[in-house]
Amino acid sequence: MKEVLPQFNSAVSIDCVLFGFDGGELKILLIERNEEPFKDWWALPGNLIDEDESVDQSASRILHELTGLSDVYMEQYYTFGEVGRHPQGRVISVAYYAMLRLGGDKALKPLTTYAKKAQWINVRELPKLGFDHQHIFDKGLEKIKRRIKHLPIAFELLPEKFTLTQVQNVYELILGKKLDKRNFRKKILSFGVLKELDEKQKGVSFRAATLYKFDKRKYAKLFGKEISF
Amino acid sequence: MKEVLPQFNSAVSIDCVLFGFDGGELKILLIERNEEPFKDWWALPGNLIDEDESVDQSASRILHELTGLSDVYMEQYYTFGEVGRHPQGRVISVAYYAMLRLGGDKALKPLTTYAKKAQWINVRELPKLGFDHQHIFDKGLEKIKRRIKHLPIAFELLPEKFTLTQVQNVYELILGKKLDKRNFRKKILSFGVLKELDEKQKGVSFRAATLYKFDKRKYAKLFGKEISF
DNA sequence: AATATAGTGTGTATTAATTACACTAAGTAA
DNA sequence: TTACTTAGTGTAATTAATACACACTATATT
Repeated sequence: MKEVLPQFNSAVSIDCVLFGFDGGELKILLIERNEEPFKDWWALPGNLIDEDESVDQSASRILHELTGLSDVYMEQYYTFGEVGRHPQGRVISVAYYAMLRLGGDKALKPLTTYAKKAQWINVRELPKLGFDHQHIFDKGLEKIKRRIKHLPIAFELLPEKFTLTQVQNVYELILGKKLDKRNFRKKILSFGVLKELDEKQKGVSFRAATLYKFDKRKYAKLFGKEISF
Repeated sequence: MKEVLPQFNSAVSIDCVLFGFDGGELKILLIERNEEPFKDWWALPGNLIDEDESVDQSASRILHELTGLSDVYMEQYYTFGEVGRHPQGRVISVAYYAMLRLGGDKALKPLTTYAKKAQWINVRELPKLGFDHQHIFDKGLEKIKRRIKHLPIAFELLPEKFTLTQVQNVYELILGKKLDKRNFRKKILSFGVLKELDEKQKGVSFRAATLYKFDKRKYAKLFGKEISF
């Protein structure tokens, strides 16, 4: 019986849908490519995996290279493996999404060498994307629409301290519809993972809202028992 | 600017969690390996993809080779990419599940050459599995627990004509808990995707139950509008 | 000081969905 | 005919989801 070593039969890459919220709009990070194929096109940030790292590690590394960020909640959601999806050869891509706070203290520092630039772009005004990246994005948005109803991923988009109105904005942007303020507040508070702070919003020219923060300890206690919208 | 073709950087395989229901037990198909590594161990059926097929096509092909079946509802659910998961090299595995009827007219004809045998095994009595296949199975079971609540995948496990008690058995086995008969029937019928037949169960030594079938036409109409438990 | 502005913050009634719960009916076998 | 086994059914109680409107408060403006 001969022993057959597994032969490499594909290139494997990671593509990331990085969601960001800047206080008003839901955005994703796109790069403008500087290489063929799809030179000068916009595309999702991504790269080939290294042979000595897991796909999760690879996703973290690539995110880090693209943004300078580490320790970000990041989740695999689908693997795209159509034969013709990369015009120059067989590339299977494992897609991840991440949720990032924008405009905070630490700015994002893309270290992309293969891109002319990286830019946060409103998800409602996406340009034409290279490869099958529109499809990858669509699937990603669909995923988080579901997941946001059960998991506390929305808070990843917000600054450490936030108002309930901000949380509602995030939900409305992701779900693509308006929600009733009273019902929303009732529900989001009923999950018991928000801690009301003894502190108010500042710098607004109207009544300042109470600030809250996401309480990881309480969430850990409820883990398993899922949040549900 | 040099143009870089994507280099192959991994072997990619498919692993399948094939669920089957024989009237009493929830089972999955396992093979007993006849090759190193994990010779003589049980493992999930799977194989390397071909370079000229999509991962979905690959999954269908592999399922066909293992069971002789085609046109089976099959869905990708996760990609496993730990570095050390295959002892002989870098193999990334895309996992799929499928739901099959067992014991029907057409028996399954595994055409596995790399396995000593293939066998349906009760999910509550799984042997020790090679590779990270226990983990792949666990994740798969978790997935279908969720999906069975929203999608009509459970009917794929049943014969064309079935009783409501059989449907309930399938749900109880997958969810791992007892359900109330009256509430279950109320709910499953309220989805409106079952058609009551003018026919009764046969060959039982007690009151025969009414047979139903899954109505694909009605389901198609409701498509998009999701079923929910 | 008065006023306009803009977002904050709250409660209740209605409806729908979920849960809990127990007996009778029908068929088969002895 | 009786005993046995599973099929089949309804209602009340609870909980969750929805719909809906106005008063409060901080600031900016005049």
